[in-house]
Amino acid sequence: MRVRFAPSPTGYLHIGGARTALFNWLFARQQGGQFVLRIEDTDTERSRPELIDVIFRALEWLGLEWDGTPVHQSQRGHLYAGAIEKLLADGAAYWCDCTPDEVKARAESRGGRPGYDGHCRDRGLGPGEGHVVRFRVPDEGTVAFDDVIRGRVSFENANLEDFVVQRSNGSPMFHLANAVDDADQGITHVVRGEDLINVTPKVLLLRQALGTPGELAFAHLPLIVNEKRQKLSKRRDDVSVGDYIDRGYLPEAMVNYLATLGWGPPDGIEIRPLAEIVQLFRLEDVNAAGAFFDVKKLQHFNGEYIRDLSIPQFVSRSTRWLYDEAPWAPERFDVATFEVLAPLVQERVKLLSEVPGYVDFVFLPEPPLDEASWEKVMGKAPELAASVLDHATERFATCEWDAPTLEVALFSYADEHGVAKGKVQAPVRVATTGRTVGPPLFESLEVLGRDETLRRIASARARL
RNA sequence: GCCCCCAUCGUCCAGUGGCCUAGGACGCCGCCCUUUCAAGGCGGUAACACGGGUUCGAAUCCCGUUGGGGGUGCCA
Repeated sequence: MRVRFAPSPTGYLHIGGARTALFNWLFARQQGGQFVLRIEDTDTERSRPELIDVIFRALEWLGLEWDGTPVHQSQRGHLYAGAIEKLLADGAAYWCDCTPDEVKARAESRGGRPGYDGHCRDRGLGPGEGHVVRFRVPDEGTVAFDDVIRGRVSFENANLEDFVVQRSNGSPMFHLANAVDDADQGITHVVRGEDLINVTPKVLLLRQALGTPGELAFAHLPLIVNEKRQKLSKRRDDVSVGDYIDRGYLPEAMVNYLATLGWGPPDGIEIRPLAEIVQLFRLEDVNAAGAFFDVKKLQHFNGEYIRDLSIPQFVSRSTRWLYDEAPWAPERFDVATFEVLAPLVQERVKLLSEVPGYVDFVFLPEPPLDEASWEKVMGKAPELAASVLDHATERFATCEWDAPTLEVALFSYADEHGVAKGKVQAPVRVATTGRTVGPPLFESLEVLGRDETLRRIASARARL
């Protein structure tokens, strides 16, 4: 059994494509079959060759290894030309010189029914400037197929127009290339988005006319939709896989989440290793209804996967945000220091891109200035803040410099003055880290060091 | 307009004629834990679109209605 993922390099890999690739991959691995790639770049106008590699890298990031060498349709023109020649010779296709405008105008005068009217069917035209080749769709009969997910689906030939199989510039249309390649590559199952379900009868008709032996099974996956329940669009929706990589999503979280869109494991355990999903996955159990791409849930998955990392893994996965995209000067960063805080940061972030925000106060010469935090704590209760900072200054000056000791030292204030610990830690937190939220305070101070901590407290005290 | 597909909590998934006073997860709300924020624990909120059948019995089968989506290109 062999499946294929056939992206068109007209854009980066998006969430929908990633899901299609994943389900093909899962099905292939589950069945012990092959998962091959095919680049559908027959439209020379729109294809952007440089995007092919972007798509490959995204697939690699997701961990969806493919079998064999990817096939590029742009390099197989002779195969399609041969197929078109055969169709023409058999009378299954014919030349047409109607311009799109003429087709449209006639459709309108007929009463709004769009589509080609068969104008050139029997005109006996040959090749020529501006001539396309159209497939002659039988006037009667039906094309039907059994969809693994949807059951029997059928179309009346009468509702199909004579579609173009070869453009006027000589390049083949994707239906044609599809029919030829699926046969040539020995594809047994076509697993793709539901948005392509209506091209299936055309491909089937083509296979029939071409005399392609064997059966092709189809499975049309439910579309992934946005909050308005519309098909995800590159224009209006946030769907670039690359963007998710940049935001600090883990590929295992992305792949795991994607697997739950349109499918669910029988035991209900959603977050689990890909290897288990491969075992449990059943194409026939995939839902037929569209699924909403819920970033909140994706984030939850991501958080789970991040917390599941070992510290070395967490550190290495965060590399990019610790060096290249860090808000601090590279020379101020110190991995050993980061590693101390890492476990505390790890259980607080949902995205790796959030990591710098939890430790920047250590590597920046001054605590980041967050006005809202300052106002909330220092602005609202300046007397308490001053009193707490003075207390901290005094106790921190001489005590042992470790988290437990620092905690006792600072919270003695809480006992002495009958103030809640939360109120006591706040001014010190804002003074030293700049924000009201962050990793546990005393571990943070331990890393910051006595001198810097006292300096920052003094600086904040002076600002009150 | 025409063609095709779809229809269980706000969302994702389970449920394949009786185990359903419909289960899990995300989200949301509350409580606990707690130096902030998280994480974790406990609890709660919330759905079978509607109408007909079939059947002793329907979320599950059939038909219709409504609603939603996709397609309708010399894009894929």
